Amino acid sequence: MNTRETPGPGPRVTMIDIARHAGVSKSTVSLVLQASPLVKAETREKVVASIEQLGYVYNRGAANLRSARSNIVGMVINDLANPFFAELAVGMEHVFHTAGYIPFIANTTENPKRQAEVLRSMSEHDIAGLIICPARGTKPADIESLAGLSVPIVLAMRRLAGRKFSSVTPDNLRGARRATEHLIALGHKRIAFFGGYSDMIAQNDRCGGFQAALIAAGLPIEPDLIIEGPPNRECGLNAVGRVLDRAEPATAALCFNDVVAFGALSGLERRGLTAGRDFALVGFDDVSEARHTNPPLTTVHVDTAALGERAAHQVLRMIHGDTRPEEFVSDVDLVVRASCGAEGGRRQ
Amino acid sequence: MNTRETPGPGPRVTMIDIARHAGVSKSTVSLVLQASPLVKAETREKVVASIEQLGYVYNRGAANLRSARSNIVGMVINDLANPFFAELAVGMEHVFHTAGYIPFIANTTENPKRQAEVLRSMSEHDIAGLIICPARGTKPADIESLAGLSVPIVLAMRRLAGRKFSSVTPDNLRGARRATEHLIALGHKRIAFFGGYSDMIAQNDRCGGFQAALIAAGLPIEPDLIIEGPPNRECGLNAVGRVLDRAEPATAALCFNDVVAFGALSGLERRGLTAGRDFALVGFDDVSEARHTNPPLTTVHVDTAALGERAAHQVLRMIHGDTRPEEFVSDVDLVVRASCGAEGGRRQ
DNA sequence: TCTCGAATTTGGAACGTTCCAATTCATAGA
DNA sequence: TCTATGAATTGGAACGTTCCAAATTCGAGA
Repeated sequence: MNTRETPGPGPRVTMIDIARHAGVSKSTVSLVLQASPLVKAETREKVVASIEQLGYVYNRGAANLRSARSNIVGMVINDLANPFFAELAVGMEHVFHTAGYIPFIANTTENPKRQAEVLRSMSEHDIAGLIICPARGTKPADIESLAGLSVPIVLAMRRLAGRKFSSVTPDNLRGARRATEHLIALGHKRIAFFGGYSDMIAQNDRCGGFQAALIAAGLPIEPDLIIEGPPNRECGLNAVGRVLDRAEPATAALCFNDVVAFGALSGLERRGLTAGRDFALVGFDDVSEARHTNPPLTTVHVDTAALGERAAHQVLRMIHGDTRPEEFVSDVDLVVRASCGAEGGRRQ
Repeated sequence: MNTRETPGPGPRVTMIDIARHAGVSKSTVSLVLQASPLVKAETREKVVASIEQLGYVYNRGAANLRSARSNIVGMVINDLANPFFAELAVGMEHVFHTAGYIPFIANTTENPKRQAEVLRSMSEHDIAGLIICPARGTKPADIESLAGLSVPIVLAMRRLAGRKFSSVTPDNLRGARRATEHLIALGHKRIAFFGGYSDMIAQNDRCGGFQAALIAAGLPIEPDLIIEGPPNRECGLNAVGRVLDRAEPATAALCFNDVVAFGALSGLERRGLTAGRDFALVGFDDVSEARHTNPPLTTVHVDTAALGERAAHQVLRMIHGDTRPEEFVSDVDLVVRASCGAEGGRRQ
């Protein structure tokens, strides 16, 4: 009687088994699974009952073979341990989910080889669309191959020189410029930039905004105050030492992102210094932890969730046939907290 | 001459096309793709060249149809926005990656319906194994169905009553007990517990450890000092008010996890209070942000990456045929920082 | 040159679905 | 009762791979 919960790895239950069990043809079962209005309600119920009873699982591989229309979208993230990207991913997921797509996330940990494997695996699995935050060193060609397969692709956070891809990015240049202007207004003359590599476009933009502000204020650009490094805690931690142990120590720094700033916070602490009093520190991203650091971090606010949602909407638009690339740049905002030494927490 | 970079969505390139192009049979192409030692080097090269030239992508769906052996493993996470789970995921990924598996992550945001969809999608795609941090309210049966399919499953962080699944968890009970003992030793008598729901096993364990310590010290258990709620910032923020606005306010709290503690930190701040001076606060997990909060958070240290790695190794073991379930409980450690009011940062 | 075994290669039958054209079934109107 | 029409259902041919048994090629010894 109770055939359910068939245990063990017995041979896979197929549509044909269902058909036999329900006394219909495999075609009918297929129609039921596609919620076709063609089947009579009564028949549908019989079939559904059999499916339930035999514990059938749909084989999407086989289905895609005949008619490729997948409902999974890929999200390839370069650093999931960075809360910023986690927040970004959550924004994307929300949109995909309500649109009926299942997002699968893969983490590349900033490793192009791993990224290549992940992309390969995703394309082998016939994804409907892709959002990617490219790992450092990604070349347009690495992604091109997927695009050639006519998979809709949107770049998030990092654009790629060359071919026109759709992308969403915060206004890195403007954000960095504003942050730097703020530090200058507070009287700082030797301001450092921590983190990122000059071969990353995002770093170029942020560091570019930084330099633009210095130039506009008539301050010199001192190359050894620009400390390159991976965008992680470690980097910020080390950078502090570099700019403090020189003849003319820096008095402030703009960080490539909040995570670097967190590292810098540790670096200062380790030397017995306090951000905001002994050194002005500004981050970028405004991840949710930023307001809880010690001291709270002044940073460039990015509307992360909205950015993720925008990227997801772009992919959906492309999936639905509108393939024009769109480069979206979202506005940003400086949030002044204690780490830069400006008292008060007003938001400008 | 240059057939590469074939643009446009033209019909899919298949093994048969490669075979024709290279002047061999499809079987040979198949052998090449499986890196079989049977094919002559020379032939292999011809085939590889054709693959390269025509821009072929392997169709894993079709392959799985004939012989199911997938190289993707699923990781189903209940809250990716919680840095703890992000760190956990990173640990798992590392192991899978070096073992040649591609991990795909899905986020359920603690929503059982979404979890069901994700699990369904993953099983439809023929995963080789699965690690899941079950969403609140998950019933063994929800996962059972997958297990019936003989997919190796490991539960992470949250066990499930009933059937014997493999699992990895930190020693929640002991950790919570130690943390509570520490607060008691500092002289606190009215200690609250923030966050989690009593229908979550992890909460039972942590809250159980908390209560055990109270009882051992001869302190009463006051039900309205146990504030249930989702394990997020919001919850911690609100909980502070609840335990402070009563006739006999609590003077300390153990939080279900660090994220709840971060919220509690905000809650205190909002009332002009400082953790460590006006109220003792302890978290659980020791996410990497915990040392940077204001003040730094005393918390129960969990070796997150190791836990993730352990889970991944268990899945691999099961994939390789050893299906005995194993329940692994990892040791934990109290890390004393400033938020609990014990001066100094010694680690006990 | 012939023979034999080992080394390579190959055609065709699966695998579990979807799609199409065609069939069967019911119902209403004549 | 018969027919026409629309509603439901159905068989078989794909889809792109792997596996198997069988076929072919190669090289060395007789």
